[in-house]
Amino acid sequence: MSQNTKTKHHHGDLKNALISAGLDILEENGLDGLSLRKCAAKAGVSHAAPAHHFGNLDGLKEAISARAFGLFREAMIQAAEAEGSDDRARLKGICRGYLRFGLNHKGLLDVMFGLPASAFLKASKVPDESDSYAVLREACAPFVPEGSTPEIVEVQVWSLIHGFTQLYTSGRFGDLPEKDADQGLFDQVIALLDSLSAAPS
Amino acid sequence: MSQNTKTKHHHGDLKNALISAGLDILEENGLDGLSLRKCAAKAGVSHAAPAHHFGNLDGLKEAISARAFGLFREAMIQAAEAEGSDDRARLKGICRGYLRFGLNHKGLLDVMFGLPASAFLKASKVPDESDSYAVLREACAPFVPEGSTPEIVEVQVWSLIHGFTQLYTSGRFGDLPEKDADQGLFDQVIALLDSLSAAPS
DNA sequence: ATCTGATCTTTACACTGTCAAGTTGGATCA
DNA sequence: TGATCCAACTTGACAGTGTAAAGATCAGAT
Repeated sequence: MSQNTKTKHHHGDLKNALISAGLDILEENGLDGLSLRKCAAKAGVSHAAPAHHFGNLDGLKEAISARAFGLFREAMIQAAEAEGSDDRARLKGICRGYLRFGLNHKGLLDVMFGLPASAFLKASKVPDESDSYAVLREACAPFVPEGSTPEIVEVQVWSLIHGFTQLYTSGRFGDLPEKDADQGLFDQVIALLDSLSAAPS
Repeated sequence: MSQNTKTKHHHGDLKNALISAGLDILEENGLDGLSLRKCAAKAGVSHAAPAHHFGNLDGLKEAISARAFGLFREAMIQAAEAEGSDDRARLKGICRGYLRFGLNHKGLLDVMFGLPASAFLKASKVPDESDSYAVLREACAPFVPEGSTPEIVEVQVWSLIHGFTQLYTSGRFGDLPEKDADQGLFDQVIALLDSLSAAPS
């Protein structure tokens, strides 16, 4: 029994185990299903164990979100690369990845965008790991008008795709007529970005 | 004592009193501060009284939201009318009212857009009272391309302003440089709607 | 071999939503 | 008028939650 499966203390990697448990719960039961005690139970520790690593529930959510932002970032990059090398197609690919992540991982998106501002910034900007905003910034770069700050285009694109994703994944568009469904509606809505003018390279 | 202030039963208009209490709590302490028991206490009744009128917490949230959607609708209409009669200015006015409502009443917006899909539809579509979507639809009507369904433009506009409002009111844009602040950033972002082409009247 | 401190458990408490059963009092009906 | 009914509300209870305090355990350093 060099490695008893039920040693009472010193789990070994409880911090990551709790984060993984939280991700599982979010995927299965959404944000409402997440609790410190359920994460602890899933990881096989006492209900108060998470507090030692994360302080409180907000701390756990921030840690979970840091991992989730990594997945989010990868989903956007992957969707963009599937679009080839055209700048506009790439930007739309980012948006498609954004929406797809929301559809497939609504619980994760909810916890990420439910964070307080400071926790959001920390969780979303782990360099070379979870920095999701950098993905957006790079995709928007070819569309920054001369003499303008890049933030404007970035906020335009972010607002459009974030709003669409939130509304769509929450069922706010009701039961759409089939002709508009899914990719169709997305393509038609995201076409608003066709008005962005490509900056001179 | 024709009207004792502390009659034990038969409050009179408890339903509306609880909704008002809920609105107050949301304005003061946000969505996290809202609870059945606090609403009951604020209305001066026992903790289980709200269940009789609303069934459960979701029911109370739906009822609160129905009232909030009325305020939301009025805020958008008022902001639009301040813009005069130009179609595009009116549409942007709607959006400005949307944002302003989010800034001034974040708790309300949170409870409204936190509702499950079916409750959202019921709360947001009380005819001649809380039908907020009708306001958007009418403002978008002049920009529906010939041969297209109105839903596309509506979803474009809704997504853009909803995303911007959510991100802005949650502090997702960080501490913005002053030059982009407030109305400035809003105007620059909403300028994306300048690409919508006015339909032939 | 002892000490120390990080890790985890146990216990406790306030707060939450929700259910079940009891109480009240206005309205209806004989 | 007096009995009855029932909606409105209270009381009590229970499970679940976050979180704080204090105790137990174990790995590693001294």
